[in-house]
Amino acid sequence: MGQPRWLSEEEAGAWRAFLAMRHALDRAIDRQLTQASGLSAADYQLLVPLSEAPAKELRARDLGRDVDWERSRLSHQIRRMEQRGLISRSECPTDARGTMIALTDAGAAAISDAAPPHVDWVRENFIGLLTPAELVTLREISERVLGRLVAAGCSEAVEACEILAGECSSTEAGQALS
Amino acid sequence: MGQPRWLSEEEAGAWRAFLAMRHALDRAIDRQLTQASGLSAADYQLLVPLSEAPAKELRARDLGRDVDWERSRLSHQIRRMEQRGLISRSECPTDARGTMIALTDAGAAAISDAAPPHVDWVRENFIGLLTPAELVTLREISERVLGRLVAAGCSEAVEACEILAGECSSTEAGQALS
DNA sequence: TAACAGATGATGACATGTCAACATTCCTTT
DNA sequence: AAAGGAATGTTGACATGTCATCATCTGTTA
Repeated sequence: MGQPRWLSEEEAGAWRAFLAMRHALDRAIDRQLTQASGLSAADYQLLVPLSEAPAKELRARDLGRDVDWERSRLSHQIRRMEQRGLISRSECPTDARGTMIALTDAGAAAISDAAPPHVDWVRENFIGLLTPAELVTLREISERVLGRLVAAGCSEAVEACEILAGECSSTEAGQALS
Repeated sequence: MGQPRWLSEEEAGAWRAFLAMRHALDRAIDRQLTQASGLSAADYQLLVPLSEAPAKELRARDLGRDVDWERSRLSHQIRRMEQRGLISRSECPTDARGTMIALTDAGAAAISDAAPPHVDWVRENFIGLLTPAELVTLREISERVLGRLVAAGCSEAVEACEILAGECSSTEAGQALS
């Protein structure tokens, strides 16, 4: 052990503050969404790429890549959202293994209603509190850590990196994926 | 609406990168803990303050304040950890409503084993990737956002702020609460 | 003291997330 | 064409987290 084993006071303080902020932010986002629109954060995350898709429809595989979720997690969430009428499932015409996930009218209405207040909330309680320089730093930190996790073998994060490298969404809902 | 409604490209990019990093980091931390020690992140979070407590024992109320958890979440987790022999419950001698949570020998051994590799992991995959200036910025950002969430009425975050204001833990496990 | 609000912890119902299977289908290689 | 491996989606078991509710107890107030 050539390097010091413990975290310095600055390191520990930053780590603790980050963890506490992350925890509080998660909960606050979920509450804002639920109370304002009846959608969970998980619902919102899936509805955004679906609402941006050409025919309001995506193959489950592609939807999963968009949001960087595991297959089983996606499958469970799809089943629950289908039961609530937000999305519908159909067979994939080009691959018998596939499943097409389509936004229902109710789902489209839900995401349209939910997105503006959510974006406003994110601006007011997070993005708007950071200076332009801090925004740059946050992005650099995030991408560096993400890159490290990929290098360390967390394969799921590969997709997230690819998504970050792509162009940003121009739709309202896509501006704050929660 | 005097201000622009949408997020700028810089804002959206930082927000997306942050969300993706948070997601990947959460999963990676949980896997590292589980694989290295058999403890979940939830287990670890509760075992740290217990291992630091004077008699390896805390009242459930105080434990909940330490980690900033809701009562029901804490109660469920305590029940699960008791079933696995990591902690034990007894009556509080000074308040008949209370429950004392004590670390068992198995629990003490588990946290002792889990903490060093966890701290190493956090240093290697997060803290160590940031410059001193970035660490300061991260802490400032986190505390500012946390303060905003408190002001907005997220009462749970009040405790987190008080914890951040207090002195940092000097124990090994406490250096990386996960 | 009696009443009552607040604090504390537990519980059941439910939503979410992970893991280990499994069945089906596709694709490459022989 | 046949075989074998990879991809895709689903499911069941289980762990985790939230909410509403309940029972009990404490402390305060009339």
